[in-house]
Amino acid sequence: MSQQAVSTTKSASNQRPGAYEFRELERRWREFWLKEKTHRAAGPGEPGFEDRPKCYILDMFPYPSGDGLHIGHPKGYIASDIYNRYKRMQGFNVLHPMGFDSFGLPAEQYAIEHNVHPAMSTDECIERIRGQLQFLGLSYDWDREISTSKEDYYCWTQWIFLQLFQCWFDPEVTWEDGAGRTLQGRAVPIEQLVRSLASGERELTAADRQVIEDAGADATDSWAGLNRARQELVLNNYRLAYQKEVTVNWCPGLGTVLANEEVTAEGLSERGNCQVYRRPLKQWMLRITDYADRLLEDLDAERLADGKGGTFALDWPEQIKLMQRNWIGRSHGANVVFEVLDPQTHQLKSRLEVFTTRPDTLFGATFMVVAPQHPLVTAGSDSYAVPETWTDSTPDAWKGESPSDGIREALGRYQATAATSNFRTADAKQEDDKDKTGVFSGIFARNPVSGTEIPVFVADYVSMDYGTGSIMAVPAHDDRDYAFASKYGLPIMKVVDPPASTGKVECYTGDGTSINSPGGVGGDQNPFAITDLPTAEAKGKIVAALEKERVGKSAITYRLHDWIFSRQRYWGEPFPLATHPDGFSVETDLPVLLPEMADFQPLMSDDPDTPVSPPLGRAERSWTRVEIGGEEYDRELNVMPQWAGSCWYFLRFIDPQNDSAFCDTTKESYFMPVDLYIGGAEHAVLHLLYSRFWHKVLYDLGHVSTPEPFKKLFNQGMITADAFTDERGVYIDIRDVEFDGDTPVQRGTGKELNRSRGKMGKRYKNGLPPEEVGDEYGVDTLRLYEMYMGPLEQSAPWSMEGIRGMQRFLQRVWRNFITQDGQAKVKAEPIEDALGKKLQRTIVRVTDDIEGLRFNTAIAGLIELNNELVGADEIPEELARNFLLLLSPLAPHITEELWMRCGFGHGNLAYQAWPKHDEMALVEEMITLPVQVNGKVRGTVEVPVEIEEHVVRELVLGHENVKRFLPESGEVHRFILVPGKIVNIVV
RNA sequence: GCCGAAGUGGCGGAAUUGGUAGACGCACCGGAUUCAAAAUCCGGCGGGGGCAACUCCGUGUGGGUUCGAGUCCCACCUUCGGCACCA
Repeated sequence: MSQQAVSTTKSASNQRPGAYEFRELERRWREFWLKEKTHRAAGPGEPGFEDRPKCYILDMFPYPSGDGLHIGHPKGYIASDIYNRYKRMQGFNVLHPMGFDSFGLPAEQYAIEHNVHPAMSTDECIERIRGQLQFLGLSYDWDREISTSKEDYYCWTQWIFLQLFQCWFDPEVTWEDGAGRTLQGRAVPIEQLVRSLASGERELTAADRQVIEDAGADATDSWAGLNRARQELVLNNYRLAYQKEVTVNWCPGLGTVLANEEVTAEGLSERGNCQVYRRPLKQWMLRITDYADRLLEDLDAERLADGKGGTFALDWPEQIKLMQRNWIGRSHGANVVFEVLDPQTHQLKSRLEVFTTRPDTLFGATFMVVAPQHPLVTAGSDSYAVPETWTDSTPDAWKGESPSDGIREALGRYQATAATSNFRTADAKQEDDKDKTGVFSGIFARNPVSGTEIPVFVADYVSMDYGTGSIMAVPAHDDRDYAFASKYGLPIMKVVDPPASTGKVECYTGDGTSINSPGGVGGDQNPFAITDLPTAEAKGKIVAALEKERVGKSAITYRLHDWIFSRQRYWGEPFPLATHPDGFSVETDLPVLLPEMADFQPLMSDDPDTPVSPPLGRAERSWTRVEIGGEEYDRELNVMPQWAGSCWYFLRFIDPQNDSAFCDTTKESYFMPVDLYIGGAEHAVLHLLYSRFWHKVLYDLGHVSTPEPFKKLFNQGMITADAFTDERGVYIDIRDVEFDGDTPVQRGTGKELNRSRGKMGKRYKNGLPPEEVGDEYGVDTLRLYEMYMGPLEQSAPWSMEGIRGMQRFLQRVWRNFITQDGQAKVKAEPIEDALGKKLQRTIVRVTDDIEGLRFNTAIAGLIELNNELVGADEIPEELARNFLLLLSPLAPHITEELWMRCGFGHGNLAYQAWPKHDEMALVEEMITLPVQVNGKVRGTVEVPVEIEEHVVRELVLGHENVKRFLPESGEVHRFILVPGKIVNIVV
């Protein structure tokens, strides 16, 4: 009689056997799946392994921050769960694991804020989140659960780090990979390098000697003549994991340095929004730039080895590929050497190298600019070339803010200002071009192709981080140079003629034809002559000439920098390294356990000049000192960044218990690559780039079988939510918000509230825990609703109204299958023809939709079919079976229950249970064609698919829908039949 | 500024390679059932005109290609995402 109990009463009774008691039923199946380990996967060599086609479906694993999950989080997990269940039903051996990214900033910040030890808080958070995931009926193989902060996991993270430490990227190696591709450059053991240096087969390069000289020692000619410390200095310059003094992103608020990828454009930490400062520090680095080309090229490579003799290509959203391409930022151009002249004598004093992508505009270079940190203008550096006084002819505008200053003072002042504003604020960015500042350095350089003497400026629009930290300025063809030249009255010389179609522009930055450069019809003997050549040709010719004259060479520059890999925090993987009293680092035995420390807090402050002091420095001496080969070493006190563990976790899932290797090679080559990887787009240039890099190193060293880890990547959209604030700006819990028409008001007080749109989150008080929604509406309902809200990749706002529609759908499914007395309505009888066709169409539609992760339209198809069944006294068994199978990945609990109640057994959990539409008579013999008369659609006609044209003509012209639009005589001028598309009649 | 994606009812969104736009859901309206409500079931639901059969207009704006355009091409407007002095 009453359905009220179902939706509002918490303890559902057993009085009415026919009611859809979702709470009891969902709990029962949830427990059944866990107890029976229904979703266990077996790899090669494991009990129950069958050599069926595999499918590896992976979610980006969560970090355990203690607020638990809200209903926005599981969107991607539900999607992968549906895909997992679907693939299993199709007979695939599916690996679908879950774990926790428990080391790193997020977990540690949570612990600090709640004043607990991270080891404690992460365990508690993991418990809670695991419970939430299980509540949602997600079909993970929990036997494979991992956690990156557990010793048996991070000892292998350390092991992989040592692989990076003990190898280098040899750019000279040409090799063939598993797919028969010829690759240039490869990671090889550092030991090989040591051997060839020791045997004399390879000699120390100028760069090698430079390293030793930079350290203040004399370089000898041979490797054997160097002591251990100096040999290690040379090797450090090769290793993929190396130490270097670099300008880092120092974040005193978090007490640590951060990678470029972890700092926003505003100069705030991606995690916690703390101010970040630039500061030189000696850090561990990973040489990701060596892999820049391969990371770029493999995004679009057509043949990547799959480790099983086949190949694959990345199936990633174009958006993410693009972000990675931009982040790597490869640009082709040339390095050109300018002579720096003594301002008095005009004789050669030193050289200044610039990078340019437009060598064809060299003749238009009318001045140069170096970054404020450039050695040429850094007092005390070897190449310091700033004269003591301004020349008489120097305009005041070139002398900086106060023209009365001496030249060195003016420069120093400018450099000091530049140093404090490394990061531009959002406001400053608006102004961009207008706001160019700079100071003349007093230095002149000679343009190598024209011989002209040009002034060298210091300006902060040139950054030391990119290229050579200095540029040749071509104001006629570069917007920034143009703005600078306009401000300081520098000459502007056009050297590229735009194509005729281009309107008049003062500063043309595109391609065209070279002009005002030597050469052309008149011609002269300048070796750099390029006049009249189109841009591409001009570039080629002038670069060749530069190389011939030894004043430049073709060059490629990357935006990508090496990965700053150390953090001054506690909650991370300790480096398995120790430092010898002579300063070099060696590897230590594994594992290096994180020492238990009550006082784990990093030194956090607002002062950018705080001393850097990693918490591990406060560990007991027994930990910080280690004896190796009879000598005492200091342990490395930094820890790895939060990304280290997630760089390879997908490999550990394949073989999580292995204590003799990070992953068994047979199992690895069976399950890799990951077939479907679902997660948010926020990791585009962080985790997704870092893990590709590690994977390539492991591939080069022969530890994994595929050059790329993730075949198909899918970014699910967020679930957004409205947040409400009262007049004080305090967030009001959405459960206390009511609507007066469209106006949000506070429950109880009736006060009007402000509405804002955005992310769901604890601090906005607009997130609901999945348990709360699941308990009120049912987990199946919640799952269906989240998938129905729109395309998976799109963000969509949560609303409590829509979810009732999904609950109604499931209740209607239930009533279609079960009578009020609790009897199954299923009968062994043939399906009525029209319904049979509808079923077949639905099978095709739902299969295609799930395969393409279009769950919203799949659900729409099922609702449509289910609506056909409403009111029927009984349902044909074949229809019932297929309908439940189609619904079961999406709403697993209710379908399991109905499957049992209909007497079908545990069928929908079995392999090869998915309806096979390819074996059915899918091709409809009849096709519906729209018919146009005189350009207007007048109806549709059903005609057989394969039939002679004249028969169609007769059928169409004789059809009721068409006949009445034809003239009395029935005469037609033209009859056009587009097979399978449309009939067009002109009368 | 540069690069990319997208603009469809009151709302979320459907619409194979160009082929009857608005599937499905929400909200809303009418009816049945009920003492009443909830729930359920039946029906309606882009706009204008018509008693009706029907008809005209409709997928951000303006052009174009085509028998036929939400879909393809050109220009513009708007929104969102990414990058941002990258030489």
